[in-house]
Amino acid sequence: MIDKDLIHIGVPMFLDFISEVELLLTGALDRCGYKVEEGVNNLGLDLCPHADLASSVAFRLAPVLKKSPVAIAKEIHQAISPEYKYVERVELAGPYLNFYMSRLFLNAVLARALADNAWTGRMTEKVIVEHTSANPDGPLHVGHIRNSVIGDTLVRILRRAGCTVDAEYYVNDMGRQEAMVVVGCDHFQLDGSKADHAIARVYIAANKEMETNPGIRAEADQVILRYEAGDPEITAKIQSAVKYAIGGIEETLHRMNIRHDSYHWESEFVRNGSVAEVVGLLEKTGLTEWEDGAYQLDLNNYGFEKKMVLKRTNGTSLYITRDLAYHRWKSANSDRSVDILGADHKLVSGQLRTALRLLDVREPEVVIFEFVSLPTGSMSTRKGKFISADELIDEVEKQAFEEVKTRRPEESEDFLREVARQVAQGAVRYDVVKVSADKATTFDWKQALDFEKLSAPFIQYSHARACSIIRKGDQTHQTPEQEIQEFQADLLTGENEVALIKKIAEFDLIIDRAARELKPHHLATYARELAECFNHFYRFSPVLDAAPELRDARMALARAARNALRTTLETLGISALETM
RNA sequence: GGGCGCGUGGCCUAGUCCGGAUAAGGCGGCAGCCUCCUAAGCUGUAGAUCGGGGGUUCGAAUCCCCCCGCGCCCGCCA
Repeated sequence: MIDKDLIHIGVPMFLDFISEVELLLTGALDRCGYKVEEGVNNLGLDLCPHADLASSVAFRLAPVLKKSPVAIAKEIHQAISPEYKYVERVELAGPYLNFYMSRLFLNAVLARALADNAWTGRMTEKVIVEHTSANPDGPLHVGHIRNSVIGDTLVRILRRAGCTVDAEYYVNDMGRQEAMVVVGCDHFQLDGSKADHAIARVYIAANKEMETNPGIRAEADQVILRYEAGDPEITAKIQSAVKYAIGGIEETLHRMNIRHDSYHWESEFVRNGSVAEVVGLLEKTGLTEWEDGAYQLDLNNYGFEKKMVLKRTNGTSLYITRDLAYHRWKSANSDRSVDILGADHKLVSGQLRTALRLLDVREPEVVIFEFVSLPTGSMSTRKGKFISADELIDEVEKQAFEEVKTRRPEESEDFLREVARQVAQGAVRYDVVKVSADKATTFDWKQALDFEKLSAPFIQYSHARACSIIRKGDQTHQTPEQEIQEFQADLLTGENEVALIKKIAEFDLIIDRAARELKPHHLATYARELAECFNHFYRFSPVLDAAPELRDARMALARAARNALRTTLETLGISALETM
C-alpha cells in the first residue's frame, strides 16, 4: 500500500530528495566541524550513473584539511544522521558519497504522479515573455520559428513552474519594413494567396523595384513621416496591412500550437507619449546630444563604441527608442520579463539593457538564439530567399500522413489526417527545441522529416503505447480509482521499473532548471529519456499478462508514466496522442 | 579590424553555466528481435587525440591565455 499521507504533504519529488540529502550532508559536516565555502553547489552534488545523487564534497575539503579525500569522505559518512525518509542509504565509494532513494520516496513519487495536476511548481512570479515579434512583412520562415518555438516552450515551462505568464507579440508597425509593405501595396496587387505570403510578394517586389527606382525609398520615408504624425490615410493603410499580415502569421503559429496572450504595437508607445517620456528621462542622464542633426545617446563609457540614435534628423523615432518605452512598460507590469531574440540583436539588446539601467528600469532576461541558415546560405525575407514555416509544416504533414497510413491502413481518412497533423506539429516543434539556442544550425529536410528516436513521434508513440495498455487494462478490470487505492507499489522492483519511477521523479528538477536558466532544450532531452525509460519498461515488464497483484502495480506505473509523458509533451506544446 | 557566440566518432547533437568516478544519444554501417500490451519500438556491435597549443588543479570536454576555423553584429534598418 502506498502512504496516502504523502499525497497530502505534497511535492515529494526530486527537489525534495535533494533537500534531504543537503540536510544530511550539512548536518554531518557540522558534526565533523568542517565548513565548506558558500557558493553554488558547494556540496558537490551531482546526478551520476553510480548513484541517485552523488557528492564530491570531500575533494573540496581536502586541500583545506590537508587530509585525503577518501579519509574525509569516510568521516563524513560516519557522521551522517541515520534519520532519513527519502534517502534509503548512503554509500561510501572512495572519495565519493553516494545517496540512494528509499522505497518510501519511490512510492511517494508514484502516488504523486497518479494524482491529478501532479506537477505545478512553486514559483509565483508574474512573467512577460515576448517572442516571435516578426515584422509583418511576410510569412514566418524556418528561422523565425526557432524564436516562436523557444518562446512558446518557455512560456509553457514557466507556467508549469507556477508562474503567471503573459506571452506577448511586439508588432513593428512603425518601421521601414512596414512602410515598404505599404509602398508595395500601392504599386502592386495583393494576390489571393495566404495573407502573409501575399504581403511578402508585394514587399519583395517593392524592394526589387527600389533597385532601379530611387523614388521608392522617398515614398517609404514619406509613409514613415506621415504615420508618425498620425496621418489618417496612412494610418488606415498601415493598420490594414499589418493586421492582414499578422492574421496569416497567427494562422501559422496556430498550426504549431502557439498562441500569444497579447499584442503590443510599437505605435502605441509613440501615441501615448511614453516614447517622448523615455527620451526626456534619458536627457537627464546628461549623456544625450545632438549630432549630425540626430538625437543620440553616448554609451561609450559602457562599452559601446557607436552612439545610440534616439531620433532621426527628420524627428521620427527609431525602433530602439520605441523598444525602450515598451520595455519600461513590461518591467512595470511584471516581476520578470524575457525576450527571445535572434543573434543579430545581440548588440542592440546590450545597448537597450544599458539604457534601461540608466533609467533605473529592471532589465529583461534575454534569450539569444543563433541563426538558422539554408544549405545555400542565410535567409532573407526581403530577397524572398527563405523556406516558409507553412511549407515546412505542409511537407512534414505529408510525410507523417504516409507513415500513419502504412501503420494504420484500416483507419479512416479523418483519423489519418488528424494524427498526421498532430505528429507533424510535434515533429516540427521538437526538431527546433531539442537543439541548444546558442548553436547555429543549417536547415535539413532529411532531419526534419525523420520520425525516429530523437523526435517528437518517438515520445508521442511511447505515450500512445501507455494509453493502449491502460485502455486494455480498464476494459477487463476495475475502475482507475480502485486500482490506485489497491496496488502494491513495493512489487515494482525490476530494474526498468525503478529506473522509470526515478525518471518520473526528475520532472520537477528539469522544470525548475529550465525555468530558471531559460533553457527549453533541457526538457526536450528529458522527454526523450523519459520515453526511453518507458519503452524499456514496456519491453521488459509485461503488464496485462502479469500475475494479478503485479499486474495492478504495473498498471499503476503505466498510468503514472502516461501522466508524466502527457505532462512533458504538453509542456513542450506537443499533442499527447492516445493512439497513433 | 573590433565585439559576441560556436567547434564533441563519417553526419547531427547532449554534457560546458557550477571542474570529479568508463565522454552520453540519434542518423548512417554491421548483426539480431514481431504465434508476445502498437516494430514510429527493443538488443548487440564497430566508430572520439572533446578544433590546436599552453596554463591552473589531486583531477579539465568543462576554468584562464594564445592560435585556427565557422556564424552573427559593428545602419539616422529592425
